[in-house]
Amino acid sequence: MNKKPTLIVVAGPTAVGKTSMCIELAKHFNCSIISCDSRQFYRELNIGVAKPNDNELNEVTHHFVGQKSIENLYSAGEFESDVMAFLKGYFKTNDLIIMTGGSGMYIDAVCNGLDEIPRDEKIRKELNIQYENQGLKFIQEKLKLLDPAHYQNVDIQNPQRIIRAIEVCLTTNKPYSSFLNKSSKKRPFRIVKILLHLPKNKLHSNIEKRCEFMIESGLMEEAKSLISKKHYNALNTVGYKELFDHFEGHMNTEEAINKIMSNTKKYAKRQMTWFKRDNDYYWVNNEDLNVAKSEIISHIQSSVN
RNA sequence: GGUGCCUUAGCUCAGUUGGUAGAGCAACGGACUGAAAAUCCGUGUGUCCCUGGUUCGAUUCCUGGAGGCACCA
Repeated sequence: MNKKPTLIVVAGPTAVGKTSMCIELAKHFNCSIISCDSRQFYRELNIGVAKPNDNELNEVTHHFVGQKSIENLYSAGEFESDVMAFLKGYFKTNDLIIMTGGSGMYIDAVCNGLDEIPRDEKIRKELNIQYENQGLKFIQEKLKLLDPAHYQNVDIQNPQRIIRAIEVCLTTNKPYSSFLNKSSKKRPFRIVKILLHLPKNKLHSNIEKRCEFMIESGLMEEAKSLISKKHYNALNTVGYKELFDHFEGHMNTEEAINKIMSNTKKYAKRQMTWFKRDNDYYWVNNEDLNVAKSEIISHIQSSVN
């Protein structure tokens, strides 16, 4: 155990084959897996978030899967500190671990760190109500007063960004922009980043097949059992929100399933947009699992030595 | 067989009192500092069904045809 500890990041869009690839890799390196998936954290969500099944969970130890409830708001910042605390212990006895998932912001939170900026759910809730009642213009003006510098830079049409910034200004009495310093935190371990990818038509056909499989596996029932909790943010999720609309009579079953497929494709697109701009990723085509696996293993070995 | 209506973007449809056209959805591209499977931004890709006529000019008006829908036989 005298090698420099290493975090292997295996990123990629939904349905690219991360779960089975990482189980192969974890067995090869005899290590465990951290899930970096903003929806697999929740114990109530299973089928619709393609959580690893019981067999897979038994084969390799997974961390950060199903450890939270949808009733509690979780965040990238909390994930960062949870993972850092976990790794501190883990690297005492191991020198390698795999982190996999499709949530780009959460991956970056672990790899680069976020600036320390507080959060206040209560104020955020109030701001959301103000936005509902008084509109975008109102919160834009509010931000302009509280943090003119950020007002210039922020995506001014995006209510979530505006509300978050105002939330910070009000809780700290300091402009949101004063917390941002843009520099990455130094991590006490090496990071090797791999991006699994597939040609678009292959990825899309995987997505379609997986949606069908989810329905066959009982996604309808799972969603039905959660409908009373649909207001929780964790259920503003592809695969659930469309079924809630369906249960409320806004579309038939077939329309809902088609909607899930097309929203999943859009999601995959957004994920790729995130990953593409990070030049640290080593791209691996996952059309053949064994070929991709040996390519990844040799890349890891050459990076670690 | 008769009458009426329709045919415009991948789909559903606007529109042009005659100067080659635009919405929604889809598609494509992008942003992203504690909601991130979220949220937001940008881009129109077109034999305006075909044919002939009128006109400087027709997707628009007129003739003839094709296809669709409705009603009457």
